[in-house]
Amino acid sequence: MNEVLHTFSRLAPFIQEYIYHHNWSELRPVQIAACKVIFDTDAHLLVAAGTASGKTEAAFLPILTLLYENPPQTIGALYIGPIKALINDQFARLNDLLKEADIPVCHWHGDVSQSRKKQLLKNPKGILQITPESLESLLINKNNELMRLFGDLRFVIIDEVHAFMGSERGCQILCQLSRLQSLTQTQPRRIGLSATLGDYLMAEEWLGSGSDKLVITPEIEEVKRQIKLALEHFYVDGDGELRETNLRDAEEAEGRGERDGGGYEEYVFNLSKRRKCLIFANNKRQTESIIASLREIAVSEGLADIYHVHHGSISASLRQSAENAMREVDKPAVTAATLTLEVGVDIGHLERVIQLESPPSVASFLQRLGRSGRRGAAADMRFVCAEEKVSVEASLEEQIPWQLLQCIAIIQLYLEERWIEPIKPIKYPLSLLYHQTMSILAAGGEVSPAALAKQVLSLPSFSAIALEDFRLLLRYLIDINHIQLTEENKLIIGLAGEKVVRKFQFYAVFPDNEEYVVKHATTEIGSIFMPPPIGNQFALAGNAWEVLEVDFRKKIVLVKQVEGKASNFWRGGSGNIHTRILQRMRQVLQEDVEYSYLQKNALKRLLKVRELARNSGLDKQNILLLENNKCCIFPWMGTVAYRTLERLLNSCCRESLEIKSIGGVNPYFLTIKLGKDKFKYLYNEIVSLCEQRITAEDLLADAEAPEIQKYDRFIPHSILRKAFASDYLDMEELKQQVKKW
DNA sequence: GACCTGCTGCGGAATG
Repeated sequence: MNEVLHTFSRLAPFIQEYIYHHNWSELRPVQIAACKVIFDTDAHLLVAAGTASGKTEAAFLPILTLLYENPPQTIGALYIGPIKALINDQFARLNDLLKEADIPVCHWHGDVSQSRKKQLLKNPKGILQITPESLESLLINKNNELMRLFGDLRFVIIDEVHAFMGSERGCQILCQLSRLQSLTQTQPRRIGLSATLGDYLMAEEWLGSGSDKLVITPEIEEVKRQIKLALEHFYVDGDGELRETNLRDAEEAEGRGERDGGGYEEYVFNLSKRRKCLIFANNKRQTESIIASLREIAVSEGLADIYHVHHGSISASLRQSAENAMREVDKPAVTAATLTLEVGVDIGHLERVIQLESPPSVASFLQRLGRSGRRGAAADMRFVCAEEKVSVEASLEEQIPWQLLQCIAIIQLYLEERWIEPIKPIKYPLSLLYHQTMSILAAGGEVSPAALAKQVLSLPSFSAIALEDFRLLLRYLIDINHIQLTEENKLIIGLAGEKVVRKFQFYAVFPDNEEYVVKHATTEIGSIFMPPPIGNQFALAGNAWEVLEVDFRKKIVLVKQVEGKASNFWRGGSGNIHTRILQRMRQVLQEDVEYSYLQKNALKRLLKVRELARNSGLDKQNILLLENNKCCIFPWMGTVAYRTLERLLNSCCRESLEIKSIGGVNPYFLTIKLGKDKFKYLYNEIVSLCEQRITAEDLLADAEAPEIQKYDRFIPHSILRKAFASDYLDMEELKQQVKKW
């Protein structure tokens, strides 16, 4: 009997019927592979297969079969998803599949009615689809009923594992599974799903942590899909008063030739006209402005308004109507979105995806590409890079089309090597350490300090935390009254702790998006995510500011204005660009290749910048003297190593090189103003610093302890410093990269 | 100025 038939016959009758009635012509390779692992082994399963390859069904078909054959006494399978919309989607799909079966499905998140939840609590059977936050609330508030709910749990499915790995939210899931395991004394099998994993070994390690079962990642034959890519480049006008000068300079530069300013919006308009099309941008402002422009053009041409915006600050109902418009068959609709439409939620198959500027990562590129292409048709993705035209006298680093280079680098890394960024695990998730400590206390009532330490430190996410440091944390939490020591020497939640734990915001481990308000005396300048340490500078609203005072409770930063151009404060954690992307960008400048997807203007722009690179020495040197003792470092390294370099210069050579200012808004370059004649020492200084035994922790100022995650403010500073040095800086990588200079 | 995700239990009003 052939393999497909064999697998088919192994499935529960109601599933066979479902497949038959839905005219599935065959089981997909990923589904057969998943069935083999689930039916024939006792291992965990990592399903790493392309978008739209049928991963969720691959997990559920064999699991439902096993639950059907041997019904569990409690909830039998737990599905954990990153967003509510995805859970709703999966809930509808699973209900459809289970119409003829006697396995109940329950979805549980903030928008699900109390009555539904009560129903499950009364009769805990079948499948539960839930968010990490709602699961946390069950662990705390239904602590006494967990055995009744999960005592016979067999499977845990984690969807979009790449969205969890490398974040505290992912660590939280691992802690929750561990807590359930030690309570029920069972080891449910785990199934992880993802389309964009760069390193299977790392993902396997993540999925299996805290359990001793093997993780199997079946090799799955890639579904061959044709990909159509095109990349075009435009010059656009800068805004404000400089516009006219810019244009005049630009025209002179082009030798009074054709002016290629403008045309950018029209180009995007024509790409999306009368189509079902998604436009990805890298920030909210850009989604707003492109849709406003497209709508304007449509109106002037008497065409229908089919335009929507979708991002985190758009209300749920408007987002919903955008999603609905995209789902409607055979009706054109255009939605501009940020990351919000990147994960999982099924919005139907699109004719085309447009990306403004470069995607932030290869993983993101693939996720977005996967949105395009009806069954069988080629995926179609158009990149549009718009660059503000600058004067020819502008500084060298301002004349580089960084987005264009990054875009090419990301496409090439995928086409040439199928490379995707690996996701590094967090070594010291301290904010989560606080969270889980409080959660365990809130759930279980009083425990002895030793028992609490044992319980918390045995959780897989905290394997790097030293017992000594945990003691320090407990003592500190007792000091600030988050934890209280009873007369019987037991620990309970303290008065200040109650206030944190009893807030319903406690269940999420990521911070609410409240930003710090920046105030100059009584004038409000704007807001930033995290204030830099006192005495440091940052840019906002076109000016440079120095931090005078930070009120962490009221979230206010008091500043004074300073001269010059400061760097924008670097938000910790997220948004790291990998070193390989920067390296490949440099190669794009150096190599003599005309990539086939480059359109006319993009190719022209690339050839021009390659010439500039040759003439300026940028293609060979990492440090260039520009003018007036201003020099520019092109490190060609990722965000973490770049941040480390910036700190190294800041803390070790400010005096020796008479550094007046250091500025960089991105990992592409770093501009420095040096003392007179100091340029010739810069390179040697960096190299010699890299040869010394400087650790990442040496690069923190004396009183500095960056509070980045939600509960970092309750962590003793000495541990916080260690964590920042380990998870946000990388001296080793910096050394390695500098050796290549 | 990247970006994104999530949330309980209760009281009271409105409805069938």
